[in-house]
Amino acid sequence: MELGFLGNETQGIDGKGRVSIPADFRPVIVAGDQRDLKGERPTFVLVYGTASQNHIKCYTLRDFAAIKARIALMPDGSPAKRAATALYQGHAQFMPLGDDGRIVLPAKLRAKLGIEDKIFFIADNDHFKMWKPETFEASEAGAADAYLAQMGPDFDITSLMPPLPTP
Amino acid sequence: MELGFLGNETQGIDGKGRVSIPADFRPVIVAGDQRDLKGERPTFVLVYGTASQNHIKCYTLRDFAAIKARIALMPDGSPAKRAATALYQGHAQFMPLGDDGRIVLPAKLRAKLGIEDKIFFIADNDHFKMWKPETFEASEAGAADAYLAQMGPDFDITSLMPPLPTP
DNA sequence: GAGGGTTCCGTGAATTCCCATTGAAACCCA
DNA sequence: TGGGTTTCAATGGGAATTCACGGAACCCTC
Repeated sequence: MELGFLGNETQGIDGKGRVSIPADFRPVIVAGDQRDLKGERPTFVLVYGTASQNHIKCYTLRDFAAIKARIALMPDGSPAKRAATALYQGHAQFMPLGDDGRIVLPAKLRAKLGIEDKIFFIADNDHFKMWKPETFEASEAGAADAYLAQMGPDFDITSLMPPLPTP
Repeated sequence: MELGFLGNETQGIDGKGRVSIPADFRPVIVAGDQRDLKGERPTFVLVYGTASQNHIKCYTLRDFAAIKARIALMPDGSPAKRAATALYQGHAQFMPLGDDGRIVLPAKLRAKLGIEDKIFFIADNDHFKMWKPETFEASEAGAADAYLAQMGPDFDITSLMPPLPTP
């Protein structure tokens, strides 16, 4: 059973753009790189997207391959396929994970997110995201909280989760 | 036949944040981790949620996987799915159970619940919850009791339970 | 040889691991 | 039923490891 990404963490960034990947995420990244790593470092994929994207999505190699395969199934020439390709292939890059658990976040990407010395990691579905902490607070943290607040204190979100089909 | 979580318990927390998981809950946690544990410790999941959540929900790996599968069935992009994902993936973490039946509750989570040296465990449906004892007393303990008191001493709640469909 | 990027090594703090102690509950046997 | 024994749960302390982070050395390019 694969455990996947779970949780969130804020990490520091030094002057060279070095960031420690949250320790809990590292084994998932390593397990998701199924090449024989002969001296090579385990690698994952940063999807930073086009200008309007205000965060970076990070996929293991395995899950990124699945995304590519799904894009391939989209109707050729459709605007959606073009956009998906632009996002996930044209505006993405490989990222090796250093022995000490750090990556170097290129200056271009730091500038894109407006990051100075802190970066926020949060698990999401089959990947995790990197945010400028303030951006996350403003756009995401508030949204979930507002939704829950609106539903009242006794609301249980599991009541909205469909039951699993009985096998 | 699985026995599941049952009962409640108050435990102490020491200076390092270590807490003994109620002995009755441990076998359920172990049984719910269906990986081959080669030296790994049995693990479960803490769902601590966003700021407004005042307790922590604890799922076995198996039941957590079921939750994830149910979230996956929710309509993509809906506010409910976003909230569910934020709660159950973005604000959760894996927790290994030590050989001596203890976990380390991170300082962040102790602070979130306002816990100092005691923590209250109580079984609930497919999981169990951890509360600051005073918070539980104030917000939960009274509610069930008030309902039952209001229904009178001769009320039998099983009368409100639908019969099982005949298979 | 200047600059940027990369690799290597060092350090303090926090976390994890391991062993020990206490106390209560369960068990056993007369 | 009583008393003694064994087991298990809860908790504590210190050693060893990991983590986050910083700086120096190295290398490649221009």
